Amino acid sequence: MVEKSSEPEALAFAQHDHGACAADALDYARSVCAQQGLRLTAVRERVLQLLLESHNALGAYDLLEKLKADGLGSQPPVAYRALDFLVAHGFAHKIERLNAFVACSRTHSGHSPVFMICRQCHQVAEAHATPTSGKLGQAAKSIGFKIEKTVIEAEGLCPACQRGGDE
Amino acid sequence: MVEKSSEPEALAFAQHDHGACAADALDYARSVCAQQGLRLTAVRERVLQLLLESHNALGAYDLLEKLKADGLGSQPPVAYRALDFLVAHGFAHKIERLNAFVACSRTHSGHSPVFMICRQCHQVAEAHATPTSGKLGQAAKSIGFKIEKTVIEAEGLCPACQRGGDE
DNA sequence: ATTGTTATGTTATAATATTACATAGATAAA
DNA sequence: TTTATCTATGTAATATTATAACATAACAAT
Repeated sequence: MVEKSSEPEALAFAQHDHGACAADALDYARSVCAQQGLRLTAVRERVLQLLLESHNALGAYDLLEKLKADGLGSQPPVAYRALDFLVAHGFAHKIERLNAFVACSRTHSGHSPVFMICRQCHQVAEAHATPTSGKLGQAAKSIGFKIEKTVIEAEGLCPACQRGGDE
Repeated sequence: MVEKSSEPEALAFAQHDHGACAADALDYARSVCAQQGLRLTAVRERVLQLLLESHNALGAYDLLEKLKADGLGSQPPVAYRALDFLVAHGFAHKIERLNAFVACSRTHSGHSPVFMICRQCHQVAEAHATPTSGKLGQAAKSIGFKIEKTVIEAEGLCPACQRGGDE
């Protein structure tokens, strides 16, 4: 039951037209916001765009510098509020391990994201899982714990950095 | 293939003699350190003891206050260095979601820990999984990502807090 | 226009974590 | 037992991440 067996679940480490992919994702976010009556304001849109343009996770203060350069707000709450909005509505995720943020790849929806963080090049790839199945779900079920949200992050080496040497 | 089907994988939410369990774990850590030539110094032992006495995750500054009360160091590096040691040698884990630390339950060894964090009572239970199996392992394999370390944390409600109401 | 609501701007501060360097204690060698 | 070496601790300063509080502005709906 493999669907297009050559297609990996996570695209971030693969070659692709990143500008187009970011533009698509931004259009998608605009249309979702329009449909749901959410306000994708200038700051929010710019933060999402910055995240989409980067395969690396960005910290709130990284974003803040760029916002400042654009003449938008320059104080921490500006960045954190935009990030809160984006995360709350599924347009971005926080990588807890890095205290940093990535745009949602939305290659799947409705599932729990899982992240693969390359410790060498710091790129982050997103894939998806169903946490209620699997070992975590089993453990939770066996003790009667009700899962509401999961943080699943793997650290290691992406394919390119494995080839490039391990240092 | 259930082994003692009534025995959950994670003990923390269950009733048990917590003092004895903490004392056992401390003895165990002492013997491991003796065997491996690791120095379980006063600060390190005290931090481990404090973590073992608490089912909740403790922040570095929580620990620091208690160390101070004991006449041990009172500056942040004292706590962070002890925590680094304990985490490096598997006696404790960091809960990334909380920026806080728990003692290792060592009910299993050699596996990746997974944590269940109750958002209501803030207790943390540890279970174990084999991350290379399951969805994360599959996703990693499909894109050629080499996992070195995993962070798997679930947030939700423990059994007691489910019964006690959801507020 | 006015009101209510949501978002932003700004100041200040809290919470988490690290760097750097001096001192002390343990280990091992002479 | 002194010396040298290595490891751990003490301490000051600072960096990084995040939030609280409150004033102003923009938007939405009468």
